[in-house]
Amino acid sequence: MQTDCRNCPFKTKATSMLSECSLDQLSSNHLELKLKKGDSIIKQGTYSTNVVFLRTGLAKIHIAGPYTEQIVKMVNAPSYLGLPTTFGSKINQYSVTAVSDAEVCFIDLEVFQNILDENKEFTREIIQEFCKNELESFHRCANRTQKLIRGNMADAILDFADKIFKADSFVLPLSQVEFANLVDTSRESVSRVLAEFDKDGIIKVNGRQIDILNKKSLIMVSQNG
Amino acid sequence: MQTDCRNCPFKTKATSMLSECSLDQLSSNHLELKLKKGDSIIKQGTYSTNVVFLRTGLAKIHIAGPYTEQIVKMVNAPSYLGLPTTFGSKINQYSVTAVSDAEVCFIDLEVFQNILDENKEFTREIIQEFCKNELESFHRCANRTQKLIRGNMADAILDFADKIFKADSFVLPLSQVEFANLVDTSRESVSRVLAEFDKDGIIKVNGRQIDILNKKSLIMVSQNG
DNA sequence: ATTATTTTGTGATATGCATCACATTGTATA
DNA sequence: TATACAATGTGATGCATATCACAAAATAAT
Repeated sequence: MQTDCRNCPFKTKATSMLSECSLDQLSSNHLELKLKKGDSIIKQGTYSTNVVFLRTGLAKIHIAGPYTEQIVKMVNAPSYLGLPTTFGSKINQYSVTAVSDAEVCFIDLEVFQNILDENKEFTREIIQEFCKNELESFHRCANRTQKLIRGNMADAILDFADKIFKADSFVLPLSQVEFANLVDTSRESVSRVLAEFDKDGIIKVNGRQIDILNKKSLIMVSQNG
Repeated sequence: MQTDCRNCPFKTKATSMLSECSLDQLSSNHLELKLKKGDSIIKQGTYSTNVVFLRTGLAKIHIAGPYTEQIVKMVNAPSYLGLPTTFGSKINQYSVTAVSDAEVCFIDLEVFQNILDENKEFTREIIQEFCKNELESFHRCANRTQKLIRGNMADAILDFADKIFKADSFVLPLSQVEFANLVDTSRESVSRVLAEFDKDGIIKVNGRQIDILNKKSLIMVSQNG
C-alpha cells in the first residue's frame, strides 16, 4: 500500500521531524493494514524482518512460558513493535496480538535502520523508549514477585486506568484467563479478587466493565501486597 | 583523570570504531575509578547525569521493592550502566553495586549523547543491547513466575556458569540472602535447595564454591519447574 | 586469641493460592 | 429457537514455600 507518511496523523513526536528524504523512503516502503480484535500482529517462532508501527489500537505482548502463555506487556498506540526481534535473531521471540481493532504499518527493517541512521531525533526517541521499557520491566520484576495477588491485581487495574485508557471507567480488553496470565495468577483467583474488590466497594464490576469507585483504596491495596 | 580512550583495552566492538573526534572527546571527558567489591556504582534515588562504563568486574542491578531489595540483573564487563536513568528522569531508578573488584568510567551524559549522534555503529550496538535486555526481561518474566524454586535456582546457576563466568566451576559472588533476592525466594529456601542439588549429585557446594557435576540434570531441573 | 557479627543449616508451623470439580451464565453457531 | 461452546462464579482440598525459631559455622573486629 502506498500512503504518504507525511500526512499520517499518528506520528510520534520525533517522527514528525523526520527528514523529507526519510519520509519519502518510509512512504514508499511500508504496508498498512487494518486489524480486528484478536488478530495476530507478530507470531512467536516465525521469521521476520519487519518493524511494526502500531498506529491505533491496543495490543498484548505475550510469550509461551514453560507451562502457560504469559502476557508480559500491554501496548497502546502509537508505538513501535518487534524491534528486539528484528534487531536480534530475526526469529520472533514473542507474539503480539491485537486486543482491540487496530491499524498497523509494517516497515522493512532495512528502511527503519536507514531512518535511524539519518535522524538523530528519532533515534533518541527510540532509545528513550527502550530506557522507559527497561525501567518498567525492572519495577515489574521487583513488584510482581513481592506482592500478593490482591496487590498485583490492583496494580494491573491502575495501569489500565492510568496508562492505557486514561480513565477510571473502562472495559477490560482481556478475558479472565488473559488477565490471569498478565498478573501471574490463576483464572479463579482473578474472579475471586475482582468479586472481593467489588464487595469492598473499591471498584464496580459488571462483566468486563470496570469502574474505579475508590482510587485511594485501590492504591492502598496495591501497596500492601 | 585523563586517559587516552584510544588505548583502552576494554572497548566494545563498536567503540573501537568511534571516530577520532569522538575518542578525543571521550578521552578528555571521563572519570576513571577503581572500585572494590561491595562499592556502590549507582545509588537509587540520587541525581545523576553520568553514564557508567563498566570496564572490568561484575555488578548487580538492584531495586528497593515494596518489602525487600530485589536484584533484577547481574551485569559483567564490558557494559554500559545507567542509561535508562540518565535518559529518563535523571534520578536513579535503581542501584548498581560491584560484587567483585571493578573498574569503571563515568562519562558525562552530554558527551555520551554526542558520541551516539555521531557514530551510527555505536548507536546500533547500544540499541542491540537494549533489544537483548528487553527480550531477556520478557523471558525472565515468563519463567520466574511459572517455575518452582528448584527451577529458578537451576536457571540462576546456569546463568552464572554460561553468561557470567563461562565455566562450570565458580565462586558465587552473592550471599544466600542476595541469591534469594535474585531468584525471588527466601534465604532459607536457597540454603535448602543448594543442599538438595548437592545431595542429588547435580552440583558440589563448598561454601560459595559451586561446581556443576551434572549439567544435563541441572538443565532438566530448570525445565521441570 | 577472644568477642562480636554476619552468614548459613535445618526443623516445625502457618498460609496464600493453585488445582480440581462442577454449577451458572453468556455468547456464538446451526 | 435450540444447541454447542466459551467464559465466569464458587466451594473444598492440597501443597509449595514463606516465616519463625534457633543452632552452628564462618568471618570480621577488638
